[in-house]
Amino acid sequence: MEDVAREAGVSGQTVSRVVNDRGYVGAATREKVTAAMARLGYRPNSAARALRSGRFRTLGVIMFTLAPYGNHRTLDAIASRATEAGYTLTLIPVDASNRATVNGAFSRLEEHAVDGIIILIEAHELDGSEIEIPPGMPIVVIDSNKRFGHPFVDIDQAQGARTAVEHLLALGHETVHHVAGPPESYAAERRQHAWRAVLEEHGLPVSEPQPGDWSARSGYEAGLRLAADPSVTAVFAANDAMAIGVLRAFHEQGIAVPAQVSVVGFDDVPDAAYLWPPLTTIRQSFDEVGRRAVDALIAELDGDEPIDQEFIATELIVRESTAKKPTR
Amino acid sequence: MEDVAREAGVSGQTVSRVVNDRGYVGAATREKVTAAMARLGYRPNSAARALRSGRFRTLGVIMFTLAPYGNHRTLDAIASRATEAGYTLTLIPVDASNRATVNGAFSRLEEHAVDGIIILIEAHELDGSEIEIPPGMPIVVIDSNKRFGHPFVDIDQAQGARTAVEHLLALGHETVHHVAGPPESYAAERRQHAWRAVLEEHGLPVSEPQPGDWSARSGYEAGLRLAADPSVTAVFAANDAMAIGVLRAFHEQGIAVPAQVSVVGFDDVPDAAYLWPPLTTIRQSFDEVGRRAVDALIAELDGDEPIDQEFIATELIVRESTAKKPTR
DNA sequence: CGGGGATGTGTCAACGTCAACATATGTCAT
DNA sequence: ATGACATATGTTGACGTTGACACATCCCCG
Repeated sequence: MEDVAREAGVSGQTVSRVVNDRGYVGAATREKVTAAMARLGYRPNSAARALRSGRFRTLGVIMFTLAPYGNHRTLDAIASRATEAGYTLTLIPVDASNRATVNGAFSRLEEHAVDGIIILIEAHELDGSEIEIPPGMPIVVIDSNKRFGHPFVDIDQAQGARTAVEHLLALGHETVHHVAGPPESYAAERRQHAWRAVLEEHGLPVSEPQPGDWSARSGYEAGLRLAADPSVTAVFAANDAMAIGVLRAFHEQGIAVPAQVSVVGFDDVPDAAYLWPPLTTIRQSFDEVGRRAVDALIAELDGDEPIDQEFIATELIVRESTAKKPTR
Repeated sequence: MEDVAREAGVSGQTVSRVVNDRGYVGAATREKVTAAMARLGYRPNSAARALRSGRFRTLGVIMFTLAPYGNHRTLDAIASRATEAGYTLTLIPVDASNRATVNGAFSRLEEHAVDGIIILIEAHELDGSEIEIPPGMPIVVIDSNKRFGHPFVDIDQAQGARTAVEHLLALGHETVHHVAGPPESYAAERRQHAWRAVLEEHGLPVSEPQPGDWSARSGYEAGLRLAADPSVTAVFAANDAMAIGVLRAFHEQGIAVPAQVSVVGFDDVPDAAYLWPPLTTIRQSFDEVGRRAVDALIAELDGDEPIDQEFIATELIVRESTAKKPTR
């Protein structure tokens, strides 16, 4: 900066003013400084800036893994929005297998330069643990609930699951079987809860949900069990990967979808429309989730009225894996 | 730090020595300082550190989107490895539609605090553009070729594609049709090139490759065209998503896989094993790619002998979408 | 035509850390 | 006993930036 100042024949402070577009600077002076900056290839040093200002213009994201469709889609959206808002993103992966690591992640985040944190973790994982959140560190959680004590943004899981089940019911099915997500996920819990609630409201029998873990493998295994029960005509899987597994199990057992059994997923992964049969599913707006999470966090940073919680609506996408209840 | 020093009755420098485990510190003193740090909840300020040392212990990743399977898997691996090595990751998404943005991304990266950059972009996109890479900034590219002038790490695309095609040939197919990836991808280019080379080596007819763009939709459209040609008995799709589309097209047209046509993909996405039929594909070790890229970059940072290029081997996973050539 | 405000620019100090240097004590081989 | 060297701790200054403050002009209004 000093070099630029010398080159332009002004003081360092004036250079700073030009760079930050703050305060009064004469047009001619601004010109000179801009030219000098270009000539010297000057770039402000962010470390010094952060040191001086105490703000990093950086958001941290804590996550276990990018593998689930929702996670990387959400991260993508967070990244876009953060960039748009002039923030950089710092990624801190934590090892899901070890609870203690979560603390490590927070510590490191604090050590590193972030102004706020977005937590992209099945929040159950956090509940019990004695996480040391840096005091005063703004936080927004994705996939959480009130208990965690931080603002959160999430898909409206209940509404999505409800829509899926009601769609099947409207097709005349006498009940809907469920392939559930893992118990440590609030999303899974909420979807299961809504599924049960809809059936109960209609006075319909509620079968034991099939346990799953989001993976196609677990869906396949659940599908094999469901295939063995001839009374099954409608299945709501808590995500698309498990629905894919269910589809395979039915194919393998010679059960036609949707002729004999209807299947609904949740996510609307890009391939869902190109499965055989194309999968009816619940589309989630991960873009919206990511965007809102960033906005909420930045609002908190700026001292604006913080949001408390926010639910993003879902949309039923009807494809060819669902049909009127057949006589099986 | 001053507070800690006072609390422990030592100088700031001694605190620094304890924190960094550098130089001589008496056991008793170390004890006192550690205790004081814990009591006061002291964390070193990374901005000041970076300002002082000129290093940020941060790696930047430039990418367009996380959507393709390989990208988020690789990013996941990069993140793990970087964390392991004590580096933080900074994410800079760029808008693929606008070439100019790429420059913006680099600028911002330079402004921000990174010691080196991993480029996770279809490198063709970069080739022509007048990208201003900060002079002296260490770079590692994933998915590139020599032309780009930087070290790179990549899947051994040629070997993978070759294996896929040879597998089909070994099953007795008289030629193999190809659904190609988009022209701006080196990966796609190399897979196509290897496919062609194998056929030519065997003196077999080479059909026009079907254009695709990695999406299941493009695979579906290509599949529809292939389905119309009764001479087609073997298809090599340049990725799994397109293979999924091909599978759907064949199902829809009443062509049995693998009874009438064999299909091979590339990626081994998690769901590939649970498609119907389970997909024969080429497994890529994204973990390895991410790991090597980080290692290469850190080596460069440390002034070690830089790598030039590195290819990661792939593995053929035979499932049920391929079978001996039938009489169709 | 005097003074108050808007405009334009410079000086200085401080953010938290650590390398370099200075100092001090103790140990050991000669 | 003497110096050479290892061990242990403190002092100082600089990294690059910007907020606070000071000091000029200049213009407009009463």
